[in-house]
Amino acid sequence: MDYKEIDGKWQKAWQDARIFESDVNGKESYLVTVAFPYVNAPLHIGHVRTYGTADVLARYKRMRGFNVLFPMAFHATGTPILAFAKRLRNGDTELVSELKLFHIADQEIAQMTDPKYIASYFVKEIETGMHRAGLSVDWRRKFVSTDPFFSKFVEWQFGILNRKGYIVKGKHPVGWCPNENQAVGMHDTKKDAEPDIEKETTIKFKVEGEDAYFICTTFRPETVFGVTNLFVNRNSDYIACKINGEGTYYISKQAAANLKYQLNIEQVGEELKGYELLDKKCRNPLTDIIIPLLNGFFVKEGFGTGVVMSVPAHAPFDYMAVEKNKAAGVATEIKPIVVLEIPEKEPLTESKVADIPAEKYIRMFETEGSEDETLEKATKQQYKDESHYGKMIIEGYKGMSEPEAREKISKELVASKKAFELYILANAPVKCRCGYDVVVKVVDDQWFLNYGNPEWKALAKEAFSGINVLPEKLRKTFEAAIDWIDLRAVARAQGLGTPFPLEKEKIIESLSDSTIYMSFYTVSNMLRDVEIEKLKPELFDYIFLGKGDLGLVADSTGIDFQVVKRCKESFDYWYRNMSRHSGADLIFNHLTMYIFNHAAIFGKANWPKQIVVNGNVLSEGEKMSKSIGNIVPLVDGVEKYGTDVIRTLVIASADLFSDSEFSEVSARGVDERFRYLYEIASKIDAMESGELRHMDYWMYSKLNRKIKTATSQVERLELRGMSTGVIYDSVLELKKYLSRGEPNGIVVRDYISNIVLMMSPIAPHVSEELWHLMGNTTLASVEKWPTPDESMISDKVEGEEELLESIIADSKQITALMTKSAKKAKAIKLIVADDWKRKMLNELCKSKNVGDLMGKLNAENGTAEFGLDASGKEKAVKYAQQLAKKVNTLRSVSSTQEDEYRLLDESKGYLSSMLGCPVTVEVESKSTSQRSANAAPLRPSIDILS
RNA sequence: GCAGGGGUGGCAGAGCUUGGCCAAAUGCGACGGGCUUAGGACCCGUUUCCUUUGUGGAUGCAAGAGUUCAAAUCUCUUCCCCUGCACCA
Repeated sequence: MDYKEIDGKWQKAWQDARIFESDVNGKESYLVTVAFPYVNAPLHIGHVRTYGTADVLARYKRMRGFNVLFPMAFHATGTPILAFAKRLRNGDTELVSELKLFHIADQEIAQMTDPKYIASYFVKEIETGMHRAGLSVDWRRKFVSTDPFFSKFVEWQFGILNRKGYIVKGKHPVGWCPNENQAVGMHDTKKDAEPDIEKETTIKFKVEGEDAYFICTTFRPETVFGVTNLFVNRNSDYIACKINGEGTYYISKQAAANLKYQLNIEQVGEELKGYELLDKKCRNPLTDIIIPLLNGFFVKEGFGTGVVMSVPAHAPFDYMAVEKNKAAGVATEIKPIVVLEIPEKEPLTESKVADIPAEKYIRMFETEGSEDETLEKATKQQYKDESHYGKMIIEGYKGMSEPEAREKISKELVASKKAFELYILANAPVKCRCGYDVVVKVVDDQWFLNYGNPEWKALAKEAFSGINVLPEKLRKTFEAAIDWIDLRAVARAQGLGTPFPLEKEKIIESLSDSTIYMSFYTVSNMLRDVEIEKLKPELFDYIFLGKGDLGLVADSTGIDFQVVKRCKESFDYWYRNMSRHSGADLIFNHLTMYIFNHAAIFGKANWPKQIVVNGNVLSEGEKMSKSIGNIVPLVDGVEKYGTDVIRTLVIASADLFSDSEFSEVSARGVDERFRYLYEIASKIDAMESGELRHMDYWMYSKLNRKIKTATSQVERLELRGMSTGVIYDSVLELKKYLSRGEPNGIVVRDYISNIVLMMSPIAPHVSEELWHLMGNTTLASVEKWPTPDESMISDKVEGEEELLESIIADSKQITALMTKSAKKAKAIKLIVADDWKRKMLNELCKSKNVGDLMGKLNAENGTAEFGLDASGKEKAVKYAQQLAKKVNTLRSVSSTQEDEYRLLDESKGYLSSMLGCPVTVEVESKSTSQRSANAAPLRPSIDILS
């Protein structure tokens, strides 16, 4: 079996037969869509997870008789391919080596300085990859999100959103590169660091004897009560400035440069060195205490305002800096002021300096490297503990938790104009790819989609209530996402895409332009050739919303009447029974926006029905990443291992939402099982067929049970469980069956045929090959999914097999014990329990009443009921006592002594061969063995003769 | 911090919704045996501890407590891990 050959063979067969090209017909429709790929890289095996999972559902539904449409398009809007082209223009070697990993030729790379070329190259590349992955896509409908005819559709969508009042304008902070003068997101920074923008309180400290203030940005405004001094960096440059035209404030020069993107800053007077500020005194705005300025060795001029309020009791850096000043004889009178305590810890007293919380934390981490590292760790731990357990001890806030106090004090300070709010880059410094430090800019003319609009939110919730989520446990996550999503910036200054209708110089942000594109698949093949200017809003109103009149719309747009009619029919037909697929990373953005936008635009009949979210793929136990270099390009994977081996591992080796794992070893495991099935399938013709015997019934029982469970599993896309049953367990069952004597050809054929059909959605190429190997001429991909024959599912037959297994296991344990004492088993006698035991067991199992039973047995002739004469009383009581011990766990038995005897007698040969010595069977009442009394129903006594 | 998801045997990973056939599927690894010139592949067996006629017992599913005749499974508490927190695809 050569994977490469069969992959190509069947992919061509499917294509020639056009079985994946779907149009409106009389059958029930089913539409499967996946988050379309972004065209800046070729596919790797990780992509097979999402696309393959969707493909499995598409293939399964097809086999269930649905008219299935699985379309695909490409995403090219936004900034990444622009950035890509730019990086290549700048000769970025890192990017070039990534591309080489995917075997992209040098002359191709050379042309990729043009964004258009990048898009067209990867569109082709990805489509080829998807073919090779065996995806059952209708390629006639493909489009690219930058196609003009798709832009028309997006414009129409935004017209509706605007009319509904869901688009608003406002202020917004963004990461900003002062050098390139543009917003920077994660993809624009070195090390892909997301600029972490936080809104923090900035507190004003009035300077004594001057009409001026120092301002300090702090994460912990509640500690303002513990401020003993301020810090500046004695070597940094400072300026006095007006902010937004008012007051006089001292901040560092660097801070002024950073903050000018969110405040209007105007320098007044000369520059000052930090040390020139050290003789100034300030007033704590809440306690009115006069505090000095000190040099802070750790103060970074570019962070916040370049001035830091010092809380030595609660900040290790502050504590250390105060100590250093004291050691130099400066401000020796400063005493840390504790503002919050962690209960259950020893109360702090002024006399014991070691009890200053910050000092304690420093001691805790003293041995961990450099001073900075110690302080870093101590700070982190102290903030964490105090925020978690800390209770305020300051009058007016006593007993409040830290977060509560922080919130309250910040609000009060801001309300009384003793502080204002400022955005800061919490994870500074973040470097733009150009090398400059990123700053926060507040843009005041930003357009937003207002997902916080209560009316829209309510609509989205209503839509969500009708959506089936797989896996079910993600429901709560979606509910949280719908509640959480608020304003979302929707227009960008640059990038590819559709111009924003309310401000044409801007571009619609690229996640916002692809929230309802799945509906476009229903008409994309018919609208592609229509002239762009004919694609007017009324056309889309008619097709997607049923507004207007067919004839009028055809007239006003100039589009052929039949085309408009077919578009509307197509949308109505396809856009009702559908499943949407993506990876987990899209829950909080794309999928949530998908719900909102459908709720806003479409009628209820066309709202989403199902959302499926899958996990990622690990390669050899690790996340695939460029830096580890463990990315397996899709083409390499299918060449080396075969498409279906990759598919099976990536799609079906883990639960839907867990990460699946690709590795050499597991690839071998799948390969072996495929080959085993192939081997057996190829021998079927040589097998004789005959009447059904015990093992044949067992096989049918297993098979039909498997069909039943696999069907319900694939409905919920529990593909791991499904593939374990269909691919792994079936091999074990076949081996067991074949080891038990001559196989029955008809049984093996039935068994494998059904297995092959059930494997088909996951491993379509191998299934197709096996299907034809067994003499079929149809395509397995469009065969009917098996239905279980309930009458063939037999607990009795399977139970009998389990009985044999347990006899073998028990006997082995016993013979093993005997071996220790140098005894050897010569023969094994199995003694089958009498029917009176079954009767007693079943009765007790039902009544659970030991007392009753004992009473009965002790009565005159009480044993007669169980078919025993008076002499049997003793053993009856003994057995009843045994049962009594575990009366609550008893299970009734349905087989009779005769059934059990027959089974064991028929299986003597098998048991003998498994146990390595002759096995005989007898019934309890006729047995002379001392152990005969131990016999219990479904638990024959095992007498090993040595 | 907030929100969501988790913690199972050497490892990976089922089981948990609906408590009892659960010392816990399956795979990998390890060990023993077979096959082989040898290795690989393949086949058989073992893989918590105790138990020398025995089909049993003990411990056990993050930790602790509870409910129950019965808990990996239900409840509570604690600890730990992962993911997301946006304007970015």
